[in-house]
Amino acid sequence: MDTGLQHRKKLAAMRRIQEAALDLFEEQGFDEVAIEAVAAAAEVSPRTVYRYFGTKEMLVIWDEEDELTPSPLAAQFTGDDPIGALREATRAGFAAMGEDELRLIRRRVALIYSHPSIEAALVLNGYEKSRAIAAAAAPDGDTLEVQVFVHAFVGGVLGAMRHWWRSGFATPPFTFVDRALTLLERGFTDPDRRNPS
Amino acid sequence: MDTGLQHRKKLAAMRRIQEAALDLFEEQGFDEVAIEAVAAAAEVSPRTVYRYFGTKEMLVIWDEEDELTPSPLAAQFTGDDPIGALREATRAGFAAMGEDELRLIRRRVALIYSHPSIEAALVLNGYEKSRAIAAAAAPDGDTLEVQVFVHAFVGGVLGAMRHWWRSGFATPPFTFVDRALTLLERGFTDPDRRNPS
DNA sequence: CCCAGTATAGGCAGTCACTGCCAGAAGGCA
DNA sequence: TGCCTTCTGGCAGTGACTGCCTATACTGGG
Repeated sequence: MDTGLQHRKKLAAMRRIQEAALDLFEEQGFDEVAIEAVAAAAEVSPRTVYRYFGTKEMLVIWDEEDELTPSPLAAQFTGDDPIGALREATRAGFAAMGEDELRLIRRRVALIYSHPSIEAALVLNGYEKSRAIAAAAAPDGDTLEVQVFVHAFVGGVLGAMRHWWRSGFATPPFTFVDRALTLLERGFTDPDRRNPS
Repeated sequence: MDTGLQHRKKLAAMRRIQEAALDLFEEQGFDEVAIEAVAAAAEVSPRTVYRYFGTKEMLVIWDEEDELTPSPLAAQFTGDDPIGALREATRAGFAAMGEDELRLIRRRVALIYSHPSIEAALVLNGYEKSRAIAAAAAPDGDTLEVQVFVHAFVGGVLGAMRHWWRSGFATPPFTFVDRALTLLERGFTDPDRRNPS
C-alpha cells in the first residue's frame, strides 16, 4: 500500500472534494451543481476532480475504505459459507465505524437513493466488484448459479440499504443487511407468510 | 389504449429508429455512434429521437411490448405465489414470441451486457417497474422484505439473462429464468452444494 | 370537403459531463 | 542540490440532453 506524500495528499484532496460535493449536492440538488462548482469549493481544478473520481456520481459513491481493502472477502469466500462470511464482514465493517463515518454514509446513502443516476452507478459498481470477488473465489465463476447469486445478493443488500434510508435511518444498518442476507439464504418461498409460527 | 393514426405512426417510427440504432451500434460500437447518426439513418430529427426515447440507452432497452401491457402482473401478484406468477408470466411471454422477436431480443441483450451504461439503465428500469408492481399488489409495499425481494428478483433475472448471453444464447432463455427463480425460491444456503443428492 | 383547434416534429441555441493534449509544478531519489 | 518521474491545471473539443419557438400534421365537427 502506497504511503508516500503524494498519495496522502491525494487522499486528503479526495476527502475535501467529496465533502464539498456532498455539501453542495445537499444544498442545491445533485443536478443543479456543476463539477466546476465542486472544484471551486474544494479549491482544485475541474480536471483534477475528473482525474480522481472519473464521474460525477463517483463523488457520492466513493468510499475511502474501498481504497485500502485488498479484498479480504475473496479469501473468506472459498469456505463453505459465503453468506456467513459476507454477514460477518458486513457486521465487522459497521462495528468498526465511528459516528463520523456513519454520518458520512447516511449522507451518501440519502443522496444515492434520491437520484436514480447515482443509484444506477452504485448497482453497477456492486455487480462488478462482486463478480470480481466471485471470480477470485471460484474458478467456475460463470455458472448460472454464481451469476444469479451475485446479482441477487447485490440487489438484496441495496434493497436493504434503500429500506434503511426510507425508514429514516432509525435502526442500525447492519440489522437490515442481516435480515436481507437471511432472506437470501432461506429463499422467497411464499413471501406473504415470511414469519412462520 | 390509443389506436389513432398519430400513435401508430409514432410506434412505427420508434421501431424504425430502434432498428437503425441497433444496426449502427452493432456495426460501430455504442459509444462511437452519435444520436445524430441514428436520427439520420432513421430519417428523423435528433430532437425526435430524444422525445421518443429520452436517453441513448433507451434506444436499446425499449421494448414495444411494454407499451401495451397494462400490468397483468400486478393482478396475479395478489395471490399466494408471486414467484409462480412471475414464472408463468415469463414463460408465457417467451412462448408467445416469434423468431423475429426473439432475434431482436438477442441483439438487444448482447448490446446491453456489452455496455455497462446500458446495463445500469436496465437495472434501474427493472427496479422501478417492479416496485410499481409491488406497490400495486401490496399495500404495505415498503417493508424490508418487499424491498429486498424486488431488488433480488430483478438482480436474479438479470443475472440469468447475462448468463444466457455469456453462454452464446445456446439454450432457450426461459430455462435460465426458470432456474433463477427456483434459486430465489429455495434460497442460497450453501451455494457450493447447490445440487443435493 | 373544409375549417378551426390541438398535438406533434424539426430547428436552434445553450448547458454541462467528460476527454485528450500539453506545459508547468511538485514529489521522489541519488 | 539536481535529475527524473509523476501529477496538476488550463485549453479546446465532443456529444448527450433540454427549452423554446415555428411549421406541420392530425382530429373532430360542421
